[in-house]
Amino acid sequence: MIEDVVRTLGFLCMGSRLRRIGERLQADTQQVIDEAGLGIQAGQYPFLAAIDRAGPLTIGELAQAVGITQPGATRTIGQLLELGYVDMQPAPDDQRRRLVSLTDKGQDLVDHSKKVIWPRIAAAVADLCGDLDGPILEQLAAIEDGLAAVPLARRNAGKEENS
Amino acid sequence: MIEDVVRTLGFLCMGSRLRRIGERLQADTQQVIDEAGLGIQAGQYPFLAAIDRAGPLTIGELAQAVGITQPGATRTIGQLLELGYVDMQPAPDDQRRRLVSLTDKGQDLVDHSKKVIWPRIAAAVADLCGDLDGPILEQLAAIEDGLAAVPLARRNAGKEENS
DNA sequence: ATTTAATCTATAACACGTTATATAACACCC
DNA sequence: GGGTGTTATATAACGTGTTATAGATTAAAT
Repeated sequence: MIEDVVRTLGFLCMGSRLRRIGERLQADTQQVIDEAGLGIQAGQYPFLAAIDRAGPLTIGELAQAVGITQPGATRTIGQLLELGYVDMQPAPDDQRRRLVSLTDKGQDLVDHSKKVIWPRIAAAVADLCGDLDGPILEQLAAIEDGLAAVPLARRNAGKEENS
Repeated sequence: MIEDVVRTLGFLCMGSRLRRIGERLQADTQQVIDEAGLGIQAGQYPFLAAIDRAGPLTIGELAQAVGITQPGATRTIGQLLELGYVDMQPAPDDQRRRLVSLTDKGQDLVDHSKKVIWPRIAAAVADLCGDLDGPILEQLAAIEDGLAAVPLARRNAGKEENS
């Protein structure tokens, strides 16, 4: 039996570990989506949800809403365009900005997902995480906020102020 | 101000969120490594640490130890070979297996990292996460174990046993 | 002993994130 | 009003994970 070093090393490999768990979770989520016969990738959902919640958004706003960089948003929106779930047109007042909106097909997908798929996924993840001592979502929020406030490289934990 | 949908959607986007935080953490960790003048990627460390802890390991064992797939391990070991931190030779009893061991240079890097870099990173991450209510590392372990025991797709949270 | 199946590593093709940079449109200033 | 800087999106190149599959070696079976 080989030791799981990432787990053993604890805080040292926290980044690798979070990513690894996230990838696993997302792969499992994808399986739920596939079993439901939806033709969409798990990573595309947040984009649709963002537009559903806030109305048409630009590429830049979508990137911000989903928390990735602009080129990543451009690519994913390109896929959703191909799939016919969203539509894109230049903003009337500023030709640089492209407003991305849901098509009827996209809205249908969102509506259906909200009823059938999303609750199921959220319930399954809650079932997985919900009973843990600390409310994990708040802890993640605290970590994100903490990183934004003071990046890791500036945290010396009061140990060595490197002379 | 654009809403962070991944955060807003909570458990539904837990996978995306963990991955996102992990990527951020690892990028910050990389910065610490770079500032120390080490010529290595954060993601390569677990491989060196695994060999340091357990002695020479095969590609498959390394993949298992680090928690990624075998092709990923093959690639990373290829990089570490190029960098001269590890050595690889066929196992004497089984020509299919390749035993990966630390070179002197690799051992030096590990020894130095153990003294200087790893404690600093671990302390910084602990500073970031340590004060949270629940011990986050144990919660992550519980999530990993939970996923391994019952995959997400089989967790219906007792709601609908799909007739 | 030769064929067949299983195991281990390597390679190819892809997914999806990143950084760096090019291009187009707007905003400002002289 | 034409140059200059800024902003928004697109594209290129790369990093690192994945799945699928090929190749080589070992183990098993007839």
